[in-house]
Amino acid sequence: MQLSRDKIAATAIGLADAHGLDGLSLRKIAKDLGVGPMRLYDYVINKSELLDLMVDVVYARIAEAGQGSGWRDRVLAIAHATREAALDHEWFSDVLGGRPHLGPHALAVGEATASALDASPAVRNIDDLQRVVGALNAFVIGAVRREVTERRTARSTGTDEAAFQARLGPYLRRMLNTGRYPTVARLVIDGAHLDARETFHHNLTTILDGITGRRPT
Amino acid sequence: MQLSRDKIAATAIGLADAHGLDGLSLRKIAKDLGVGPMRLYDYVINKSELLDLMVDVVYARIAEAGQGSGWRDRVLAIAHATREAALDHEWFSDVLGGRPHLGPHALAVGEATASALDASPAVRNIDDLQRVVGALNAFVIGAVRREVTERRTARSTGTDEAAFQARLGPYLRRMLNTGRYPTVARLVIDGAHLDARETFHHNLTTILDGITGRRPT
DNA sequence: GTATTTGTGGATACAGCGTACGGCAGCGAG
DNA sequence: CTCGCTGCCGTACGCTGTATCCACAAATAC
Repeated sequence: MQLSRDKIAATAIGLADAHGLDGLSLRKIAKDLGVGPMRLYDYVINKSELLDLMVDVVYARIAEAGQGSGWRDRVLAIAHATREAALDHEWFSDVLGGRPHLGPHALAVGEATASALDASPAVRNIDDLQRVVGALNAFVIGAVRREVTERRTARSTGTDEAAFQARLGPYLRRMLNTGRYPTVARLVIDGAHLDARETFHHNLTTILDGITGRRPT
Repeated sequence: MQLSRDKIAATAIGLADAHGLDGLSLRKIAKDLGVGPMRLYDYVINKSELLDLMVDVVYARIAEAGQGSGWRDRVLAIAHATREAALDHEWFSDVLGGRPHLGPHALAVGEATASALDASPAVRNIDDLQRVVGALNAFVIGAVRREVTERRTARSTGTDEAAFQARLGPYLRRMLNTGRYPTVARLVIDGAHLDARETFHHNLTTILDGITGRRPT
């Protein structure tokens, strides 16, 4: 089998999906491809560049989502596509916002977002645009990261209430029982498990409308 | 010198500040403390727990900031303190949002934020609170991460315009010259370098007012 | 005072990582 | 046929986190 950057990135993504970024090593990728570890360096400068490659593959998928009709729909579609991509590739959330995204597809997503927001009536000059893009991206990055982290801890402790109380309980319950964190306790105990997608959408539209000056209905 | 969890965490933070999370190893920490590497395991289960310790030390500093008069001022103070802590300890932004923050000081910060937001007139029930806390934290996490990442790349390429064009230029300029990313190009080339703190503050207040229902002035 | 137990700090060892580098095979030139 | 070069490949190095074992000191039992 002939190697290629795409093939290497694809198997790397598969391994990262299955075992996380920590479980990803050049040796395992090479073994999966049936070659010696050093062969990968014929196609990739170092592990960091391979990561950039993987990231841009995911961005390619996100870029496809930016085809809405109005600027607002396009922004929402990209944000949702980013969230869904991160849920499918949890390692993606680990690097989200943590390195410059300069691959061609990442730039395409950036262009789609920026040009869409530029069409918002509230954006009057480039300073406005810079701020609005920054605010929106910040929210998406943070929200996706939080959600993935929550999903991971939920998975590691067990989803159902009993297992949660049993595993994280001993420490967290003791902490909450000190009475020093009443509001957090209410959030943890009484807080209904809201639908994640709906919560994301709700906050996203609220923030988007806030930064683009739309009056709440 | 007698070891302790605090002392280990302190020197670990010092090393991480100087050389980043990647440059942090138990062996170097131990050498800095003048002990064998294995001694650390008498105070810490593994490296992950040490990281949690370091994170909570930073949260302790953030927690001190939550002493404003009104709920809105308290929220703003905590957000700014988080940003400043991350600028002083850039590795902090690498873990921000990437693991559950359950240390006592992290919980204290969470409690301060949640209880402050709970006092907002727009928050009527616990579902509102959950959403508002989530949205605000998401923005802060994402914004801080973005800013630290930008600072790092700026530092690695050199701050001044010429060095930037020379280092990142060859690739990025070629990309932008394709004409496929006109809006991004405008942002990169024409975009004035806004004051980072002011931009953060502007976006923060916009979002905070958006999610807490305050009408823009 | 001696013998035995206990605990503590240290060194060594192991499996795995990213990647630098030396050697070897094949091939074109003379 | 021989020489030199070019590209491929495995080995090896320095580093990581951490498990395990061992020597020695202190403390307890007789």
